Amino acid sequence: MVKKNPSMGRKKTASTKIQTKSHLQVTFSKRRSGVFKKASELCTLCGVEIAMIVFSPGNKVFSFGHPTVESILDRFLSSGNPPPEYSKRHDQLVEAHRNYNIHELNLHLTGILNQLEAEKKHGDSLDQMRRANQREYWWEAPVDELGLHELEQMRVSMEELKKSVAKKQANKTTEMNGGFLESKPAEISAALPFIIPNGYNFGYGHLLY
Amino acid sequence: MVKKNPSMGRKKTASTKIQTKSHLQVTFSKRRSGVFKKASELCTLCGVEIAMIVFSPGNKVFSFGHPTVESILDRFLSSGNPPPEYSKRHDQLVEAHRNYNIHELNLHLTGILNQLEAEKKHGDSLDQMRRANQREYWWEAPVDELGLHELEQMRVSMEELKKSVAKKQANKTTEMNGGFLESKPAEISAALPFIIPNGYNFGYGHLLY
DNA sequence: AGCTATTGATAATC
DNA sequence: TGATTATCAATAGCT
Repeated sequence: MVKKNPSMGRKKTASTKIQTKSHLQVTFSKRRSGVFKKASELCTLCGVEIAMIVFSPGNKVFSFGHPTVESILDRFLSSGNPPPEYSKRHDQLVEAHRNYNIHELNLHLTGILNQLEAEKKHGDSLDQMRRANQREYWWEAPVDELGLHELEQMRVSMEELKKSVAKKQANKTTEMNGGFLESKPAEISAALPFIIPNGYNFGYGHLLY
Repeated sequence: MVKKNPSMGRKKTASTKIQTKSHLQVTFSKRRSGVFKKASELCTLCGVEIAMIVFSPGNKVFSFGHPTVESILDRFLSSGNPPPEYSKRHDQLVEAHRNYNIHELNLHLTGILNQLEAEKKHGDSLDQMRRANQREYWWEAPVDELGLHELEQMRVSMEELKKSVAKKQANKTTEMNGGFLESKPAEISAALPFIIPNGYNFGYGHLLY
């Protein structure tokens, strides 16, 4: 750039109020737009919300707000509140105190959500077992996983089962032969009513709510 | 000024939001103080009143005001500059906004408590059934209520069961006699491992936080 | 308003 | 977080 006039250019910033009125108007106009530009840059660059209100020397109002002056003021007035000039620490303390209730609520909520998770897992596990029970009949369960007591009861139950089948057979006076283990399914079906075994197929889904 | 490092210094200003979080923090801090400084200069240089409110990326609030943020806001809100309805209903809006978060939190909490109740009931029902299932073994189920298909499967399973037990017995080469139905529980227990059925004893409490 | 010399602000770096 | 510095940006004083 060619030097055209050595007297041109910026001079050191004055630290006191400009007295010349016209000069003041010009400076205010320039600097005001400069500050607004800076604020705008800060908004877009950092993605923050800013509100700015300026009363001109002629008592006119200039405002800048992103996204909106009103939204910022609402947020400002409702969340922590007028942090005036004095102590920002004090204001932060006040803000923290104000938000304490919400914090406690959130803690409560977190705890309850944990409980909910636990209950859901509990329910899911039980559901899974229910499904497993529905899928395989009990007699398909691996024998290896039965304990002593279970096996003993199984033995007793089988004998009772045999008796029960024999009794049914006698009552119906069918052509079925005596031994259950040797009988044919079709013949058994004639003697025993077809009832889906309960104890594993509970309808419980509708018990809730 | 002595040139120490040509790589240092300012680069052209980006026009988009800074993505690097730490970088953003630094930039925000610097530029915020810069804007505040500009505003302050405008105040002293032109003798005007300015209020500025900034919400940081971390949602902290920074404010600047001369003579005071509150005075500027009062002046702004009461001078009819903002939408008239706004200043009239401002207090209500602020109050509503202040309570909105808590209200939503409470709604959320209520919903979650309902879910929790439901899950608890669900779990309780399943627990009850589990207890019922544990109390009575499947072989205590009434034979009369078994259907054809179930009975056929039962027959097959029993034969397999018999084989299984016999195999165990042979492997162990114990003194047990051959027939399962005639064997003693104590002898069976020697042949079959006692495995506590899992599926009910989950530890889920500590998985959550 | 436009221009330009200057000062001021600040991005990158340590 | 604070200091340093090379650059870039804002702007005072003119026109």
